[in-house]
Amino acid sequence: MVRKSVAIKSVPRGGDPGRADNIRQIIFERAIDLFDVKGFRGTSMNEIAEACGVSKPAIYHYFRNKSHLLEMLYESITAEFFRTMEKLAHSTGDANARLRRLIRLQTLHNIENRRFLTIFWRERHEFDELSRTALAIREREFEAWVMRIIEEGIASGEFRQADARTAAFGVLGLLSTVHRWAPYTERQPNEVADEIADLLLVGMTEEKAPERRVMGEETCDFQSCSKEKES
Amino acid sequence: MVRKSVAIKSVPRGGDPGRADNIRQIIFERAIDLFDVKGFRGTSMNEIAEACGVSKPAIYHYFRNKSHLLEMLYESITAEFFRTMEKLAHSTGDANARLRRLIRLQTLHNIENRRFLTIFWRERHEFDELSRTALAIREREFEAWVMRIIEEGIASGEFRQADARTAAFGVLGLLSTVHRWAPYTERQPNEVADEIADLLLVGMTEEKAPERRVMGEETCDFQSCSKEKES
DNA sequence: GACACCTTACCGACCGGTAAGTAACAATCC
DNA sequence: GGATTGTTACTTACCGGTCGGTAAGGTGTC
Repeated sequence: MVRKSVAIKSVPRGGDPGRADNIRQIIFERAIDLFDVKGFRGTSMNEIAEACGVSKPAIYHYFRNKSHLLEMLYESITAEFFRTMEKLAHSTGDANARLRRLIRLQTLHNIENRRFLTIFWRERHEFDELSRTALAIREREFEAWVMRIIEEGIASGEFRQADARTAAFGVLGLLSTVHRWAPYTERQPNEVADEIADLLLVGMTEEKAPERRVMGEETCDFQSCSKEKES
Repeated sequence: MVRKSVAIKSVPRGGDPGRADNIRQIIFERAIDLFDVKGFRGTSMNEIAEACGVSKPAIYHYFRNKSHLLEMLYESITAEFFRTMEKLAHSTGDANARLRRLIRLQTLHNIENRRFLTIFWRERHEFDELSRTALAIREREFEAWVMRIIEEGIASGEFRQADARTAAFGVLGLLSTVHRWAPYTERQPNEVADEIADLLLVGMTEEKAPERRVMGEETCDFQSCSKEKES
């Protein structure tokens, strides 16, 4: 019951236009902080209210319901995503250049929005049906796009022979984890982006077939592994 | 109140030793299925009970509490993890060979246990303090290990010059997403493992410095991105 | 007085978990 | 071999607590 921190000054009311948006933003940020630590379900509206220094119904003045907070996060992320897509859409050049641009942009985008993305990836299943479907469609499109670039690169001889789908999944998979470990690098975002781009692009550019059978025994070892594990 | 499916036959009781373990396993699997779709917090004990065709207290006969179900998943995964580590520990050869072995094993492991891993990555924060700490320590060790292999490879000239930490994070990051997209590949686990290993290892092996500045305008473009976004 | 902004007080639903009792069978006793 | 006892494996009924959300009203500004 004891208000620990009075974060939102309730003094200047009507006079300040834009104040409402400001408070909305503050509540949203505090909610995100809590979701980050305790998860969406694990955070109660009371906790959010307490963190903001207001009563619970005050939050309902700014948000329809609890999910509304998550929707705002969703919109915030997809807006960013579209901005990134926009930049990429105007990308020209060979497959290598386009893919590098994509990897760099995504890396930077993921570092910048890492607080949101942690929650986004964890709480995806909490989105409503509509958002989830829209999300899935957009993701399939994005995957297909990346795959197409890789296929073009292979066709033009820029990239070595490889399974384009697996490569695309690999690239996007790696990129989707950047937000997790980026805080633990002392490197600047730009450097990280370059390192990642190098890692992935060089991995596809190399001409000579990779030496797979370096270790002899292994290839057999795993035949069983993919079907059933032995004790 | 209507039992939809009577999954657990309650007829043969005392006579069958090992039956209890069997039922435990069944309850666990159903719980996992529900956690997968609705999340840990989003799944109630009643729902699990209903899915098993038993009453809620029946579950408490086999599990201490709800978290116990998560603990079982945690143990199941870490047991697998240790088995993989065991195999890797005996690995010999140059950095390239050892890293390939690691990537292959992890990929196969992640494909095999993908149902568990989805939940594992999502519900990590639901583990108790002790498990979380233990997990964090083990992960830091694993990261350090991978980084060391990469550093060795760079020192010996097998790998090109690169930031070993970023590379390690990248490798492990990519591997940790395999479970997510593996179901959407028509390739066999072994093939996927090879593709991923090729992608990552070739990306580190290439001798010549990667051509970073292909796109001119971009490098400046991102300076602002890492600090603050412009409208 | 209309409105924005916020409060206290409260609601029904549902949660994880438990108390108490019971059916089924095994082992033991006579 | 029939009654007794103990154990396992559940059941119904219920508990305290918390959840998301709301009703109703107060207060300051225009």
